[in-house]
Amino acid sequence: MRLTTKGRFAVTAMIDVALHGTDGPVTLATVSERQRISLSYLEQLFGKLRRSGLVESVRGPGGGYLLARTAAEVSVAQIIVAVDEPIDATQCGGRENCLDDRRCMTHDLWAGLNNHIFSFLSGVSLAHLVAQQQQAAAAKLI
Amino acid sequence: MRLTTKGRFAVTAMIDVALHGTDGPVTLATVSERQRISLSYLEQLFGKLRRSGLVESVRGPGGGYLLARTAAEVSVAQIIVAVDEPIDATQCGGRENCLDDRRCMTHDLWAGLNNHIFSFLSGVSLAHLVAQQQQAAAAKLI
DNA sequence: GTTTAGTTGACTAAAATGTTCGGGTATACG
DNA sequence: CGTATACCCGAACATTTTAGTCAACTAAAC
Repeated sequence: MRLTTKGRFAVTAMIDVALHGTDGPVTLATVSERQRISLSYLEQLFGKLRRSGLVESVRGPGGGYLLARTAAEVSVAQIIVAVDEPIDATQCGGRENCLDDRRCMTHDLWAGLNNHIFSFLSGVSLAHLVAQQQQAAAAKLI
Repeated sequence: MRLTTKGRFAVTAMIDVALHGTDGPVTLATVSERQRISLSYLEQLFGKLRRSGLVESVRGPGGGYLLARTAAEVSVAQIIVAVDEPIDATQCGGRENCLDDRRCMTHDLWAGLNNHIFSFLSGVSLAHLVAQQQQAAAAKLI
């Protein structure tokens, strides 16, 4: 579970699709324009999102991307995992080649914190963020 | 609030200091050996941790680093913020040069999610991780 | 005054980030 | 049909970040 701009771009783009995909597929070109993310970068990200089963693609004119599930069923954690390949911060990479008798404090440690963060972000759905965004927009009008 | 190996190294090192700093300062050389992190990298990280007031340094023989506060008073969020300089995933950087009438959905969005993650990691203290680590170590002995 | 250990800055190799380019392939529509 | 649309794919690229190295310096203990 890494948390970088890459994952943020992916989440931002997914929210854009959630917001604008209510009546037909959303093209990456429009997402690119609205969110100021380069088209090719979006293509890379959505390739991963599609292979992870988070979005579905429609080819040809009028095509684009759609959420494969409802916004309530897509979590931030799923999006981030889909685009940010995992790294291990544990020198030993699961194997037990750490010296001394203390083997891989790091490993257990991050497994724990990872679980915390992961389950937290699993509880935050796209629908939640969309609602939050709409509330913020509404608040601005007052 | 970024979450990379850099921050993890910092947290790992801080836990090492918390565990071994009970009777006097801990040298970076020993942390480097135990955690397999290069000494110079640790020097860079602890420079930031010190300037952020999370650790105190003792120079000269017998010197090293000590927690500036108790382990219960140091949160994971503080450590990560100290070493991982913040980035903004918002093209506009707070200014309002986003075109169209929708200004910076990204900004509001990430401010919200950032707050969530930040307050979550603020609630996880070094002491908490140390306890978790010791529990895991104890479980292995059974 | 020598050793220990923090402090600092410059420099570097490797990886990740984000973009550009250049081509494909499926499909709607006239 | 043919053409435009838009997904699909991979390679090349500049830039930034990561992680580590090196060298010189300062404070303190003995």
